[in-house]
Amino acid sequence: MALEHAILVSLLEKPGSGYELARRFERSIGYFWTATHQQIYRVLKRMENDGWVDVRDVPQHGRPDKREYSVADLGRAALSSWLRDPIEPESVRHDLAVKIRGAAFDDPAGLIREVERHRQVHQDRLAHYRAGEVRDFTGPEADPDGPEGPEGPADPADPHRPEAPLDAERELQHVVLRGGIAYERMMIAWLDDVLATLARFGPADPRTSPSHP
Amino acid sequence: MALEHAILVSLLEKPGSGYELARRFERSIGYFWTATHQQIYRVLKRMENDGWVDVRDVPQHGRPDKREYSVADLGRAALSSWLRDPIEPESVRHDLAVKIRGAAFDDPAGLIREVERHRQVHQDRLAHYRAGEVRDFTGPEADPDGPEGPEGPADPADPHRPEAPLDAERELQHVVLRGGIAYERMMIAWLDDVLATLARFGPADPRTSPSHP
DNA sequence: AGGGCCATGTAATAGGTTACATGATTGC
DNA sequence: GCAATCATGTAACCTATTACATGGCCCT
Repeated sequence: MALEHAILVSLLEKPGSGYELARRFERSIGYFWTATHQQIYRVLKRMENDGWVDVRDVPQHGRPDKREYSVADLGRAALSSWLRDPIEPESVRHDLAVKIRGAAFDDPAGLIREVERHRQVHQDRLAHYRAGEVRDFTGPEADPDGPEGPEGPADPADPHRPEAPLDAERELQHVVLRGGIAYERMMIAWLDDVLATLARFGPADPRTSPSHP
Repeated sequence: MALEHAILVSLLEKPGSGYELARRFERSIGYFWTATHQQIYRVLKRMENDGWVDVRDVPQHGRPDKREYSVADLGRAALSSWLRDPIEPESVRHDLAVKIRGAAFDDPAGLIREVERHRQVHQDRLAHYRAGEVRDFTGPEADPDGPEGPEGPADPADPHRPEAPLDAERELQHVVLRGGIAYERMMIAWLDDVLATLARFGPADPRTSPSHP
């Protein structure tokens, strides 16, 4: 439903090819919206047919040509209209929670390894987010209109941009990133709670040491 | 992917009809896994064909008969096997985050209402979870907003009871519920952050004129 | 008389995943 | 020579959503 809108936002932040979009969906955007390259190419084609995006062939040396997409007026209008549409707060789908409740009927302690693995993934994501925050937003709390470093993530492609006292694009990217950080921290704390709970059942698994950084 | 497993867990917790399952997916299970009745009936039929569940016709007076499902041995084995399969920690799909980043190119302040609406939904869910916790899990866990640290809840059972029942089903339901509570608290705090950030931008973005088809 | 709940489904469509396919360049 | 990265796609399949459909009971 919203993949096309996620693509519009990404292309507004910076135009790019389907391949590049696919990469971004493994990085920044991908942390709150996933998509494979197959899906992206399919949707991009539809968006092109609908006049939401413009295409430009970019020849490259040593590499295949790429088709660089940018947002057209119709796409901007579509995004604008979607932003005005209220959406339902979605309930998350949480396989792991199903597993945890299911473990009551099988082997609770057998799930410890899996939960630890998940914990590690969230720990890694948190570290990655934090690194990105320090890199792009100069520390945990961004200081308003601080003189920026070499080059921020500001887009070079938006010609009609006034000198803004407050950079909305940057600030809003930051608040979304802070959401990711809060989410990962919550998950790590909760998974610790889960591990403590699981440890109270079944024959103790001698494999693991419960120490975590 | 895991709907059938969610159904198995729910049926193990208590046998029931497709309709009843659909209700549960609006309540307890539904908080971490959603499904409509259409989907449930379709999957139940497949599970019946595969011998994962047994069916029993239950005549009722004043109401239509219902087909009550319960988990068969094959279903139990399937669940057991799924529990042993590692799953990838899933990235959440977060429409609202897309909207927030998209708002930079339209009208940041125009999103405030929507974010407030979402905040209210999460507030309501939190209240609902907390009520359920107090009702079903004894312990009024005194500190609201307290850090949900690795030490977990004060064990309501006991320090000195040798034959403590340690009801896995109950404890694991509780830890999942605590996850829901932690999630909602995090969301509320983050949405406050989002609102504070959005409020720093004017009533309209000078780049776009929100006159619109 | 009408709305809401119980109870079960079918059909069409949209959205997403997996597997398959191609072909050039760079680096080991 | 082989693998990885860049770059774009097709086809088959599975999952999920939306709309449509039925019918009786209970309450106001």
